[in-house]
Amino acid sequence: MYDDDPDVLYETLSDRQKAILDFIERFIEADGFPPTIREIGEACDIASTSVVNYNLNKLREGGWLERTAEKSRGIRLLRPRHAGQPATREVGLRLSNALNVVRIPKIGRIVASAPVMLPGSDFGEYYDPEVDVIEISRDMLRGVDVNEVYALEVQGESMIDALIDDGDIVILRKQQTCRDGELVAVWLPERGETTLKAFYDEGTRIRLQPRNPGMAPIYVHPNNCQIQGKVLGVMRMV
Amino acid sequence: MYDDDPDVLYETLSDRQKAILDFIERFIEADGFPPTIREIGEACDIASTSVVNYNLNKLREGGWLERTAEKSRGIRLLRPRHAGQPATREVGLRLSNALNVVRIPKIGRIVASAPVMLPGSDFGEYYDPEVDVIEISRDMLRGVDVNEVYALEVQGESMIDALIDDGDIVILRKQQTCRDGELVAVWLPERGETTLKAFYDEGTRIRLQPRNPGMAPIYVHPNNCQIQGKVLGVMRMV
DNA sequence: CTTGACATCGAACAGCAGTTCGCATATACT
DNA sequence: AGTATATGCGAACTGCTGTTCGATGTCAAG
Repeated sequence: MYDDDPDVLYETLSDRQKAILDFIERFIEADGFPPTIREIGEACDIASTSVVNYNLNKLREGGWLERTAEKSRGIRLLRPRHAGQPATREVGLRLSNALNVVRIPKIGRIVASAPVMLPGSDFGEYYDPEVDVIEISRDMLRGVDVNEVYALEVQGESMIDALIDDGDIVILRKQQTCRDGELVAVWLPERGETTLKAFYDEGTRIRLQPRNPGMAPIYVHPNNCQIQGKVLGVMRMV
Repeated sequence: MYDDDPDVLYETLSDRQKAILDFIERFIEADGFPPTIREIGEACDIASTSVVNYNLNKLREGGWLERTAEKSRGIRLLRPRHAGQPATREVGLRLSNALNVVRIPKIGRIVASAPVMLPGSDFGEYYDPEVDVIEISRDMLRGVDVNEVYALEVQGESMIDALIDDGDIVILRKQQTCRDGELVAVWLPERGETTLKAFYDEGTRIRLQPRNPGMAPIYVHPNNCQIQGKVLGVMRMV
């Protein structure tokens, strides 16, 4: 009776229901909270809120989502729409593969002073013109949580031997620890700057090693060295 | 100089603000969407919605969360309350415009045993399922026609001084000519292979220069050297 | 004591949001 | 044709939600 292949199940939905499901997923990923009935209606060209409500209940009956009655934005997505994904019902994992492309914020330049403090972004669908956003394929992250990823533009040639040049975009994952030799962005409170270096814990001090034979390492006290993220990748357009 | 330790920063918050932050996190985890101002107030024993609003704005100024103005449940948490995290403010991921993403085929490995065959003039709508597809932002191409772009995975370290390592993905534009010194993929009929080198026209011969001091250039007759594409960029995930 | 910054409270307002209901349309089946 | 089912529309209702404003209390600095 029931085919358990998510792809097949997904195809049994009406175009409208697919559009609703897709929109909800994109909306949650973009805004961090679920849309209202009317927001869904506008996005999917549905004139009446009752029709959105009707289709949401259909999707609920089909197990695609949950609703909290009489609460605004009370929608939770329950399972992926395409095959090859875990049919988990856990909260928090439901955003994967909304699109195969993720946007990560480029929050400043490294080795330039502190990363730029960004103004509040209450603009809804509009991008803050001062903030670069770079798009990469989700596959490139190889499972790393998108929300932990950000990007920096490299300034200087201190990591030239690690094949990271001035102007390159480095993609980082937020983390507070690392192993010796890994490339990390570190915040140095004493200097008021963030820098990209190879990290070595020498017990009483931290050695931050440039990957450039002409440059000397920086030594800092562990209390004055806060790891901000580890380098996941590099991008360069010549 | 201010202390940037988030644990310390967290301790500077008032008890009320800590309670609010904790409640929001628990609420989102439990219900899948953020709470309203009044829900926060009830949970944290705050009599007036304006007080909740006031403290939420304080938390926003401190970089703990983001708010979408005039939208119900428009709260996004930005960073955990404990353990060292970068004190940088994130940008919320915005509604994705899939049209800004282009798919380019990764058609093989360069400097590999098997010769690389380029697809026809248009890669078309279909992609061979065995061919990897790389998705990048259209912006990265800076105006170059998408249909002329493809990608190759680099094998070998012959371009190490050009900051291109084994395993990197190079993005190329199809073209048959180039200027001296540019990095190009060239098809060498005599050798039956495609290689990535710096191109120099020396009149009677073509010099294909590795960017690796330990490797000698390749000299070929102009008739046995067919330029396939010019390097536009490099991507690497470590 | 006065001042000002900070935090809180209560109340009100305008618009938002989920729900419900009557009615219309389309399709499949009898 | 007639009926049942599924889907869609518009309107209205009621409660919810973010915002704003004036007033009050606290406390440290001048």
